[in-house]
Amino acid sequence: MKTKEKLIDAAIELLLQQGYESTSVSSIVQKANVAQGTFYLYFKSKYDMVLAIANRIIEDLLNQISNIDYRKHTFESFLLSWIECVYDITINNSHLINYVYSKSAEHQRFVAWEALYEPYYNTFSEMIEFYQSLGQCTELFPLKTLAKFLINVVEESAENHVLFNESKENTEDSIQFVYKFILRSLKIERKGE
Amino acid sequence: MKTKEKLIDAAIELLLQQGYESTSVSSIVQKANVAQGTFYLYFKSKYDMVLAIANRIIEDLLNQISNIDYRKHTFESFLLSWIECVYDITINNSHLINYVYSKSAEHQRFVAWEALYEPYYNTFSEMIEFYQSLGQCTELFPLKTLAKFLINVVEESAENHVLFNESKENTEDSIQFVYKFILRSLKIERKGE
Amino acid sequence: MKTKEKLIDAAIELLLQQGYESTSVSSIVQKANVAQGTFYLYFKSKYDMVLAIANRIIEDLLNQISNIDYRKHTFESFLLSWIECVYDITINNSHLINYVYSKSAEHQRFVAWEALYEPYYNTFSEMIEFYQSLGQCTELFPLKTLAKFLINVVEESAENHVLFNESKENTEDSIQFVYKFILRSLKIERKGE
Amino acid sequence: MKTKEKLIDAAIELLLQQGYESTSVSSIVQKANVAQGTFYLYFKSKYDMVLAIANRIIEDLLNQISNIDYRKHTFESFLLSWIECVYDITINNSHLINYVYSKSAEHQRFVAWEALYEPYYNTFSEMIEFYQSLGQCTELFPLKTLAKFLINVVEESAENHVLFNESKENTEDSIQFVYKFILRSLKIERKGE
DNA sequence: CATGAATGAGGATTCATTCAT
DNA sequence: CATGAATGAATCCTCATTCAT
Repeated sequence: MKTKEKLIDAAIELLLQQGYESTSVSSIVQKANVAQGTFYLYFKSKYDMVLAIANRIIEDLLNQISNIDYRKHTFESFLLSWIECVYDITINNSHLINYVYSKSAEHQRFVAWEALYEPYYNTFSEMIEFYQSLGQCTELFPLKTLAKFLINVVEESAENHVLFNESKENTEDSIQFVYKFILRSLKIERKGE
Repeated sequence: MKTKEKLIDAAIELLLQQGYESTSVSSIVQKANVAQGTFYLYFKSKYDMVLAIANRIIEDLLNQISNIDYRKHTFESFLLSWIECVYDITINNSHLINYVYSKSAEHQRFVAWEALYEPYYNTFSEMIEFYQSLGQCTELFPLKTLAKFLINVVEESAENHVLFNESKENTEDSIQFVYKFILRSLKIERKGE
Repeated sequence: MKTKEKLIDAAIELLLQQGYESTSVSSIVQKANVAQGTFYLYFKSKYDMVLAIANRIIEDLLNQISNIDYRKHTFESFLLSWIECVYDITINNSHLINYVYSKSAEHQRFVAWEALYEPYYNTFSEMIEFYQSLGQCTELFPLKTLAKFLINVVEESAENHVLFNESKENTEDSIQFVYKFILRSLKIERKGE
Repeated sequence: MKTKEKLIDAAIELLLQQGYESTSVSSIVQKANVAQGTFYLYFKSKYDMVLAIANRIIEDLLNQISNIDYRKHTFESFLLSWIECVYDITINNSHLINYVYSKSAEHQRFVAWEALYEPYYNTFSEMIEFYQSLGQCTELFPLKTLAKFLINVVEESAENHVLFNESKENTEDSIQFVYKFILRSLKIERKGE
């Protein structure tokens, strides 16, 4: 479906630049070079489209995360890979996630949003659990809470890095910072360390 | 200035309920019981008002933070007090901060926003530094980055707690979680611990 | 022509439920399970279709009216049969007539509408004339005017009965009312009555 | 309120020409020479405006009807005066009533509509009752039903006269027709008539 | 005959802002 | 200081109609 792709691409670009409210349907169709009405051939509403995009992004995200073959990693290297992955996705497209997310101020929407994230939370929970069973990650925190928290922290960091960073600081530093911070909190202290 | 206060109070209430875009100037003046035009006697624009409000909130926030007499605390008890303070503020009014913040999607506005937060970052940095000099907090992380990160993490947690919490989990648990997580990362490990 | 029938059936159903303006071509084709463009294979325009439908309904109507073998009736029993017939048709489908009719607000369209009704007027005129010649119906009124008036009055009554009746009043009462009212006006008074 | 009047006048004129759906708010404000937004200063919505207009018309109508000093009339002369009055109003402005009316296809709206008419029904019922008590009008029909029916019949006749009449027939004829028709039905037959 | 994607003008409505009083 | 009527551009969305396949 060529047209739908054109619309989504245009929408993402504009959403990234201006956020949800400031991005008009009319600007989207203009950028996509299709007629106004065409938009509604593919999306029930403006918000519906954002949800569709969010969906796609989260799917991507989940795919990439799932690709990390965590069985081959130590917890430390897994953590770093994951953070890098989140930064990568965020930088490339999905600080859109944050726009959409923050826009969904009404409760209803939050619910829809959480539903979208649920599989991610679950997959990530399993991964952490795996390392806990290996004795590489502390079991001090409730699993699901921890998963949500970590996902949120890393996304926020990546987000802030993208938004505020005026190339004063490079991405690698930011990643290292979060990585170290989280790792210190989660690793099992061994005697004599 | 009685009128200005009435406007700000009305605006905060509405902003809290509905977010930025959904809060019209007309609804603000209606709630404040003044004429439409009066709004522009006190604020250059709608956004200008949001900035004014944000200012007030951050001042409040800074006041409360400053009230923590950190010299009398250990790092651990300071950290807990601070987190509790942030949760308190967030719960009471300032998930408004988040609305405003998330609304400020355009770059220009972020700059204004960061400027507002700067004093907070600085004060908080000093506090951390104090505990570093006492040997109670790791010096592993760049000070300012750490300060920003912590502020962000705790605000986000408080925010999410407010937004998603459907009374399944109580506030104290959420605070304890963040507290422990951060503490594990920042404390200096002593031999034999 | 199977497709055309499907379209007309779908259209009638929707027109009945929602009136003219609220019934979109798109909803018609959807209900008829044909493609959007197909509609225009059978009708020049949306209005053209309404005219076609109106035509069909009026034909039905005329058929039913014609079925009343007025030669076998007295004027009184004919009148009652006719009114019952109009109520029946109105209740079953043709308050559609009213939708279409009321929609045709522009003058041009009224003309088309009147043309459609013309045969009905004529047939009905003949029937009245028959009873006039039998001395059962007054000749006080101009024939055609009377025919139009009666048709209009009874249709309106049936229509109102359908629209406003909240089952407070039953159909039979409404029919009896109109019947008596008209009859009193049209019957020839005999001496000593 | 000059502006509101301008809007109402423009609206009535357009409504009369084109009906409800075809009359856009934009065409109204254009004709009234005010800005688009101004419309919503005076009316909550397009439909709200129609209701406001209808209200005004029905008030007018009721006023004029009430002005007929029925105590000074015989039933016959009252009936004629009333019919003339309805024709006058219809011709001058209120076949608008019919547009609005026919537009209100949804049940909710009918209810609102009936509420508007209620005082008219009541006043008219009282008038008829008066003549019944004088023995000038038959008591054969339920009072309220009769009132509604008569109002409807005369309005419809006036309406049709305005809409279809292409000056072939003059108004007086139409009035006389309805008058005679109704009178024959309602008058008390006296012996030897 | 049939499709259905594409069109684009037009719809109602909202809202930040201005300005004469 | 304060008013509030007026503005008009901008918003999302609908829909009858066309046309290449």
